[in-house]
Amino acid sequence: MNNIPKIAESEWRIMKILWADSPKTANEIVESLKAETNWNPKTIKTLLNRLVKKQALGFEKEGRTYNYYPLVSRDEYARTERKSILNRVYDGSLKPMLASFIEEENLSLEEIDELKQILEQKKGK
Amino acid sequence: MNNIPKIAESEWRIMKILWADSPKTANEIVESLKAETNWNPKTIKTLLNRLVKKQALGFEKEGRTYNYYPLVSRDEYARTERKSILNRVYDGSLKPMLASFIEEENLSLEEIDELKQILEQKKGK
DNA sequence: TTTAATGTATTACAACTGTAATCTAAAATA
DNA sequence: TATTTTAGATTACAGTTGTAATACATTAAA
Repeated sequence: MNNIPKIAESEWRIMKILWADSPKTANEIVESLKAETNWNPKTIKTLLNRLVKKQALGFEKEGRTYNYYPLVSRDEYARTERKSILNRVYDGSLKPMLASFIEEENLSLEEIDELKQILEQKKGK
Repeated sequence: MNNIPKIAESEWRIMKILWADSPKTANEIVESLKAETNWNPKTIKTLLNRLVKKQALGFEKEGRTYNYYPLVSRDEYARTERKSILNRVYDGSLKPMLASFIEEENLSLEEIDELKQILEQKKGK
């Protein structure tokens, strides 16, 4: 039952909108995306259709407009993507990957402490 | 000069072989891949050609066989991929992503300590 | 030297992607 | 009611990817 459909780069933009807040109509999605992209509304309609076909989105009709909502959870996708980079790029070796992330990106002092906490807890179990 | 070509999923398999040890001939690569995949050698030749065309690989002729080697560094790619997942999936928020990685995957006690070290050093700078 | 094998190059072909334009039917408007 | 607008459905079209098969040229073998 774990036949989670692949979601392409541009489709992610749409999923993220709906994961943040759903259901939304196509036009609402178009509105939300105006800030981030300069896609033609037709393009967005196409992507919505594809996501429905892939069963990544569902919808309910309301008059002649549709209200779209995700059929797959963001967490599930995040997990898939994490696995993907870890195996593809780092051959499954977590520590080197985390080390690179930590070294290369920005973390506040608070975040650093929180992560240390999380590591510490991990140790417990 | 940062026009680093996109490398597809299956192409990664080849790049990894050559990042690990290069140069190699097509046949050596086919050999190396036998363990991991059941690709037809023709498929591997195709991928090599594509990677050359993309300028991800270079080669030197030796008789009528080619010796392939990477033109792009593994680190550079790793960085690109890290950026990609971070932005695509986590909207650029590093800490939540790291937290998920840490919670979901396996780390030895030593690795946990090493990561704590790295975090601690990060704090310094 | 004619023939077979082998390395690389070219071609194939469908699915997926990015990016729309056109078609169709229903709803809103004149 | 006739007409324009608009939502979604269908079609478009080139580039990428997965996965080879075929063609070509050179070397090795007969």
